[in-house]
Amino acid sequence: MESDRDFNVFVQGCPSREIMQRLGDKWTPLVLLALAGGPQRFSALRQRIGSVTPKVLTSTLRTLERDGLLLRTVTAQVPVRVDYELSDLGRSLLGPMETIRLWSQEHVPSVLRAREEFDRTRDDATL
Amino acid sequence: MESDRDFNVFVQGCPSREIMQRLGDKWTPLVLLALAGGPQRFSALRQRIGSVTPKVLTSTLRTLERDGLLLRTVTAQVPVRVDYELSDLGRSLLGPMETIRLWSQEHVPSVLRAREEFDRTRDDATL
DNA sequence: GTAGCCAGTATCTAAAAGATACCATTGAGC
DNA sequence: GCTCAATGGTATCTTTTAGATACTGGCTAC
Repeated sequence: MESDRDFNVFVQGCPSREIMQRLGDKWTPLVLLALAGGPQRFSALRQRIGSVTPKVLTSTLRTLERDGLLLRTVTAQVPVRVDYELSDLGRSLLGPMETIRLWSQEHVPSVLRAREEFDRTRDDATL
Repeated sequence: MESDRDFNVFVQGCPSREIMQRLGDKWTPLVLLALAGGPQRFSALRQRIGSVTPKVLTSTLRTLERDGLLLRTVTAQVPVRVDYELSDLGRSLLGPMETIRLWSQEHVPSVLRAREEFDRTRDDATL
């Protein structure tokens, strides 16, 4: 049990803090979820995720690869083929990520309602 | 059940996508977790989270308030007292956030090992 | 030949985060 | 009565990150 006792996201400089902030990166959840169904090639990922630029997708993938969450396999063919797939470590995040995804999809109406309310009362306050 | 069928984080322009990306904001998980134990004042939050600048903390809190995840209460006293606390909606995220937090704390060694391995094989490739 | 696919990289600009200083109010200490 | 600190921030400036866009080279299908 090397866990709560050793690492704490509220301790500055603790690696777990940086790791959590990376999981909460703008594109990380989408990339992990996009790979849930199995290996994907770069351009397929790009298309599936949509609106992500190649530069940012590349750097997101590199970071996740470096952290051991996914594997990059290059097949020498014409043209070269590169596949990305989740590692065991990456797969262990699928559950939590799916939960976050479902929460986001289920609570859209609540959030939108809250925003309208907030903006409405703020407009009133513009006196 | 207004959920999977209506909203999808992989659809561009879908509000759920933006909401998920916001949950995966750099400071959002820490703020929500810091409020798990009950209301906190601005400066207490700032101290608990650490290394967050007041500007960024303010904007994070404002966004979460606007989205209905937390409540901001101003008490007119000297000096003015401002309390932040989770709303019901915000509390419904505590479970998932705690899961992500535990994952981050538990997998520090695996991630660090993966990084060393990656950097080592990359140094070798610098030929 | 030329148009396009593949997996990116290079360059430039815009947006976000971070560092730092500062504000008004007040009460406490000297 | 004057300095000091605490409150919850805002203003300004710099650095970092993300985004838009164009381009590469090797090939194949037209």
